[in-house]
Amino acid sequence: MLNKEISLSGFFSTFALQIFSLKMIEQLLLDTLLKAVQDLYKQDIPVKLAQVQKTRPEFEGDYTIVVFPLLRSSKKGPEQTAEEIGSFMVTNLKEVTSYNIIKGFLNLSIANDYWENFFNENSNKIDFGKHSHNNNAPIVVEYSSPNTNKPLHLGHIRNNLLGWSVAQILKNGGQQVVKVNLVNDRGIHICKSMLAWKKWGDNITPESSNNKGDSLVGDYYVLFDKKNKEEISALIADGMDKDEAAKSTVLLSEAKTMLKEWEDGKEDVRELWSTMNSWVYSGFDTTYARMGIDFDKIYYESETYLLGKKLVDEGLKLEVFFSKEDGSVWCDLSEDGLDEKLLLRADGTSVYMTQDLGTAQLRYDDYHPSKLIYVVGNEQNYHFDVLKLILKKLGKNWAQHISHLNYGMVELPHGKMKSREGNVVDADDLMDEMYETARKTSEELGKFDDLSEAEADKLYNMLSLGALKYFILKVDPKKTMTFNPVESIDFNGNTGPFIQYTHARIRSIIRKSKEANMLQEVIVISNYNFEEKELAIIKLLHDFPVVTNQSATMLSPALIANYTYELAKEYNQFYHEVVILKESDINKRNFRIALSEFTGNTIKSAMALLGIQVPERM
RNA sequence: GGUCCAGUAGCUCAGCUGGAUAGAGCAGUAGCCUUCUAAGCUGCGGGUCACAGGUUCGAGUCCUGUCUGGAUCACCA
Repeated sequence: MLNKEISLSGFFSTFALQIFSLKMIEQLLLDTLLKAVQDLYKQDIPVKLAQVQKTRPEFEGDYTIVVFPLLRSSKKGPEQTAEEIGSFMVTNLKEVTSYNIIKGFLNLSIANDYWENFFNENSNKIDFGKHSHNNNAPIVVEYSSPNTNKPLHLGHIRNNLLGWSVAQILKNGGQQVVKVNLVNDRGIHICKSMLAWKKWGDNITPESSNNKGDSLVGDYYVLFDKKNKEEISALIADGMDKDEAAKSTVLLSEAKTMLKEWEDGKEDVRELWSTMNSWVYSGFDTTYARMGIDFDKIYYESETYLLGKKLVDEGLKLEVFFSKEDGSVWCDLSEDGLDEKLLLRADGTSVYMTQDLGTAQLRYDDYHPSKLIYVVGNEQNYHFDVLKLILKKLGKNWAQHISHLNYGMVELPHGKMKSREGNVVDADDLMDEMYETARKTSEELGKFDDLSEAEADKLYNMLSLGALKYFILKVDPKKTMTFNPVESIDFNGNTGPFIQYTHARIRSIIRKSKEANMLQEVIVISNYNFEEKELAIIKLLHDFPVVTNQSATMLSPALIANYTYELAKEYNQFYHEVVILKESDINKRNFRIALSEFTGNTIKSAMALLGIQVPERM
């Protein structure tokens, strides 16, 4: 039962699929197919057996019906069944013009004027691909959730980009969304960096060291670990057992004392804490702003852990929790196949779970959300299973609305990153490097000699972030991904800059067409003789609303990323195969300009869902 | 050891609820800039979809087992 994906299908089915004024062709084909089976074979078949899919490009046709599952109903061979259904479809659906049969596959061709109508009705819609508002209670999406003892790294980048993009995709799906950050600003790990700074920091500050606040504090966290390890080694050298030594260092006990003092509100500890945290926040703000990540609400654990403790008291009264002799508080989950879980330490200080209980409660009280999505790495699957279980035991029915969007780790070629050991890819460093690559690449191509410094800077930022974000988001969130810092991120092929380039290319066409006063009014086509590539683009554009809908259901920006790549690639082929501005037939020329603009706008909307901006030129 | 996740081309990844001859990019290689941006386009080479069984008209996709890798089972968060 545990660690199962939480099904969102029930909830998200309320997302309407009625996007166009004309009914989606897939649905139409499906309905007619069911009717065909009913008329021809007097049977109602389960929808599952009615398979309508896109025709593979090597065959003629637009949509394919797989007839094998229907043979049981028809009691005839595949060829004959396909023949009968094909004939029924052509007679009963004006959108279907012809069919062909290959083995058990019935390929249907869709009428030109269906595609023409689609184009005519949507090419000028600014909100093409956007779904209408629903009235569901808001969805709270939590992401980022940094600790204030170290700067953001590559793992946070995936988290931030995913969370932000998912929120955007849900909004685009018509949902009200609240973006939330939970800052882990207290706890033993924070005390470690505080202690190290106090001991060896010599009153250094971000200003005095000219170091970014989060980076400075992170250095002391690493220093603590280093000194602590030295102490452990010394203890082992004195003959102490390894595990025993790890628990017995003076440094660790000092950190523990500091945590207790913090919870007791000791003034100098609190003061040092807020000073160092404020350094970190200003560092985070810079990084978030650069990444283009923002939040509607920020929670601090220092403000929610007390509520967590209150819930622990509640649980004790309800007797779903129990105390041990040393005073620590636990929840027994053995009935659910899990162990006992600690909720309060013997000294009364709270742990991760305590805080998360409090935060969940607070968030529920604040928003009464229809869904609480936690964007957290899959290494914490167990934690979230336990969190839900405990909330349920406390009688919180809303716990069922919690879902954990568990994404995979970002691994380096040599394995996992560990902050304490310093082999992390720092978020700021990575963005700096990407920026440098963008600048160098652009300068080599020598296209922007006329741009001002500020304009060039803006462009390099856009391109480097586009490359980084696309690189991360194109991968299925659930999958562990590998990042090789040495090879760095590409700017050619299936990349952000490739798509950005395509957009810039389109904008160039549009600019030129405007300068020449070519296209004055809205284009309406009819009885148009499509080029193959023109139709291919229209069909892809036709898919966009389906893709945005699906990515909202599956909480997967990767679907949008891959779709956008396909669209850009298709456009580039079109661009090379046909002339646009120099086309002598005015109708064709105008249509191609309009199709270009439609494509450009869709690329822009799609990339916006990934948090990637697209340039007018590059 | 228990539980969970993954294994597709040299590398990084697609492959939706099982459907036709498994797709892209990078890297390799051969071409295309006196027509709209070459960060582009067109070829070629590259695969026992970890392995073995099973279910099915049909399996990369579902089931079982094995192998390999990762995560987790903390008085860390």
